[in-house]
Amino acid sequence: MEGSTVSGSQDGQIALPRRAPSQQRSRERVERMLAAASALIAEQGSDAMRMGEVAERAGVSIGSLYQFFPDKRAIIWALAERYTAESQACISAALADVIDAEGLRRAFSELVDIYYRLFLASPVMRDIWSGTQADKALRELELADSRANADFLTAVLKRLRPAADPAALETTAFLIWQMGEATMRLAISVERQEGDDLVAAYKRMALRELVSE
Amino acid sequence: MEGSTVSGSQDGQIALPRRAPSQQRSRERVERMLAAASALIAEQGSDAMRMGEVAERAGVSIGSLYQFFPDKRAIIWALAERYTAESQACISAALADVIDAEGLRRAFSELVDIYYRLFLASPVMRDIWSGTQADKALRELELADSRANADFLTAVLKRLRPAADPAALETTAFLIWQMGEATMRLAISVERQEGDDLVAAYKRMALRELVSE
DNA sequence: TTGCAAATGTGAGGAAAACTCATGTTTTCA
DNA sequence: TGAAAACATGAGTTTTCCTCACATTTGCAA
Repeated sequence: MEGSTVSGSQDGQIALPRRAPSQQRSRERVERMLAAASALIAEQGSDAMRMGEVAERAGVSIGSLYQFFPDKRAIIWALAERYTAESQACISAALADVIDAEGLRRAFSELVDIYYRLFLASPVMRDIWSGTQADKALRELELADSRANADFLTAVLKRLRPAADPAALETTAFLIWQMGEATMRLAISVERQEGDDLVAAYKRMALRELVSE
Repeated sequence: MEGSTVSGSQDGQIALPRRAPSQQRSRERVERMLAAASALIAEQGSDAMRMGEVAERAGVSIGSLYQFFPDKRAIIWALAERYTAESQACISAALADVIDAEGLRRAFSELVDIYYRLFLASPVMRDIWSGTQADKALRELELADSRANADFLTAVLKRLRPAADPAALETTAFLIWQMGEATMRLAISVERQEGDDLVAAYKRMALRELVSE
């Protein structure tokens, strides 16, 4: 997924693909563009991020920016894709070797904490996933990511409850995961104390659903 | 709340307030503007809604539009405000006379169904609440609305469980309500069947939290 | 090495849409 | 009835995204 700077779709239209950097030089420049975008998003949010500013800060021309990214959304999408790849690896690892209810309880609890800290600490991630709903490509990326993550959870549940209806387990896992993401978004947009309480309440609610039933 | 076309804030800045219509003529024109905006959002989504198109369809000039709405977001905000006012009345009524667990179960279940149908049926509402996260003023309106709605739920819970910690009940009610909204947004963005399943799963999960504990 | 094609780089300028403002018209009301 | 306040107008300004014609650099085969 490293070289895939071809962007996603927008408004249901597939954006024109752009050249992927093939030379060392251009690969480094693309990195600089992404770093610049990331910094600007952290400072002012992706909405206020200006393409001209990204180019200037990356030390490239506006034309070069558009050489590798078909539009503004594609830059944000590329950053989002990196985050999802990272977090999926982390989640997969955390849930892979869960074999009993107690293990699930511990792994899930830790996972929620890690995610929450990640959200609190990374303004870029916060910003990107806030805007998720408004952008079709991002929404789809997030949905795909969420499904993938939920699948790890589904696998655990199927292991723990072989008798249960698999489709129901899938629905449950997906819903719990989505609710987790919603809770995170909510938690970071309110006072810190209330956010903590909400995350704790979510954890309790989710665990009740996951380990008993 | 009828004459408050003064808009909310954006990006943390308070938008310049505009004149509220005081004459019959202008009140009718503002209605036409809102109706035109609503129709355009239903057709193409709020992102694709053009101010010029709103003005044209309302039969007014672009200048008149900006006479009463400081910016594009203010129009969307005004529509959102109407929806929240309507739905709050409905929710309040549904939960007002719940006196036992069984009553809560029935009222809540019905409420979720009504909300889901509303989301499915109203493209404008769908669109507006989808974009919620990206717009600060809308997010705040939604948060305030959600808190108000959760308060009705809190009141019921306090009645049913006088011994429980009030703060915990508030957190639970707020979280359940927010999760409900998140579930709705999710449900309408996937296949109909899966959406139904997700809403059903949410209902079950929420009720378990609400009536037992 | 040379030379050419592909890849990369550039920034002035086109395009689209939000929003302003100087000016004109209608309503209100003392 | 007349003046002030409210309302209406739309050409024009601004802002931002993005394109494109042309220049430069790199990879590589002869």
